[in-house]
Amino acid sequence: MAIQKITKDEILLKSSDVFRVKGYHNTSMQDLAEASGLLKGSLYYHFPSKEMLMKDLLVSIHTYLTNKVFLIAEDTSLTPEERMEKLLKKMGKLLLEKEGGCLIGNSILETVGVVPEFQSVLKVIMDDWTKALQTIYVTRKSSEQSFRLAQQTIMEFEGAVMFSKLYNERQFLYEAFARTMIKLK
Amino acid sequence: MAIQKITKDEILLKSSDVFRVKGYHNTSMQDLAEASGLLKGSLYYHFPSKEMLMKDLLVSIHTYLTNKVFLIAEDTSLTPEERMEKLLKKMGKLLLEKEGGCLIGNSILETVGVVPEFQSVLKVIMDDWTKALQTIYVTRKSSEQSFRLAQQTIMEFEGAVMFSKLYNERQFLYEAFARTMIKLK
DNA sequence: GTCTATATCAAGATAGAC
DNA sequence: GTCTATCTTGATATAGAC
Repeated sequence: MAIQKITKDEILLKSSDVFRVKGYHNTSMQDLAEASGLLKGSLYYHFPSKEMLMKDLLVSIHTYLTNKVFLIAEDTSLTPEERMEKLLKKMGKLLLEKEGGCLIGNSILETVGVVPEFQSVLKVIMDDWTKALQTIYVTRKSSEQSFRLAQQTIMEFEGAVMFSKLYNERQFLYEAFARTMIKLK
Repeated sequence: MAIQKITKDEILLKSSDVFRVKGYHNTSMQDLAEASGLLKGSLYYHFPSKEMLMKDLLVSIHTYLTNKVFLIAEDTSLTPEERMEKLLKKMGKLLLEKEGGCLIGNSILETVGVVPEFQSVLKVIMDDWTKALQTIYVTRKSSEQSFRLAQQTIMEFEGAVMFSKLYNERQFLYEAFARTMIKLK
């Protein structure tokens, strides 16, 4: 029994950076192995295929967001503005402000309709993200309007991330954050 | 000299559908050849590489948008509302409402930072799209505000296309169109 | 659990016949 | 201009040693 060089979760963490920057189809098992400090063949001890590795990654992102980020929306010890700001900051650090943009947004455009395995996880992430924002907006607006606002907010974020990537200029995302705070008023 | 089975432009047209639905890296020359009714090797008579084929496609899209769509914004025989509506309808048909979403948006997320050849064309398309919308907004708002509004409008469109793709529901895009008409007021 | 080695296949691309 | 045939590479994935 050889020494445990790296855990499954660590491989997923390293892989997420590669997928985000290079894209799903353009990333090889070779790339992922290098990022993890393993050799190509060793990855197949942890994951049966590149597709399952990616799916595990998406599920683990969903789990993390659910347990560590989205529940900020329900923290009644904070004002709605404070909740919104705290949630946006975390989403920024975890997903939106990273090099290569948003792994979730990238994956939606690249894989929906092409790799059916991923679609349901991607949907659930977006559903729960929407619900979290709705929970904050609903302190000030109707349930229906909050739902729409939540969706529009995420759309703006993803569009802003696209612009940030194209023009290599993070300001687009920060301005979208600022507009979101205004929408809450 | 054999019969001309297909022209360069026809290959680009067929290829755009494949790239949009399957993505750039996930599309093979085989796929493009099939879509064009040719065999793989024959494509290399028309284009030196897959990368150059894609670049030609992006340039031809930019040329078409410049000559047939963006100049609607300057048609002073129409009211700003009429110009906006006409331009949005055309952009919808050409780019946004298609199966697989928006080829330009897809390509930005998939290739910027990975295939440097494409970035400048993608930028110019977004620049000119922004300018066109700005030209319409500026009839009602300041130059600076029109520029911001134009950028935000496109971000919203791209975000809406992402949602439309994920949830297989075009309504997201149509609602973004409606919000754009309201912004002009 | 990670390594080395390898099987298998599909990709991008080229050469030459027609 | 398109075809057939082929080269070369790099990809996913597996087998077995350590």
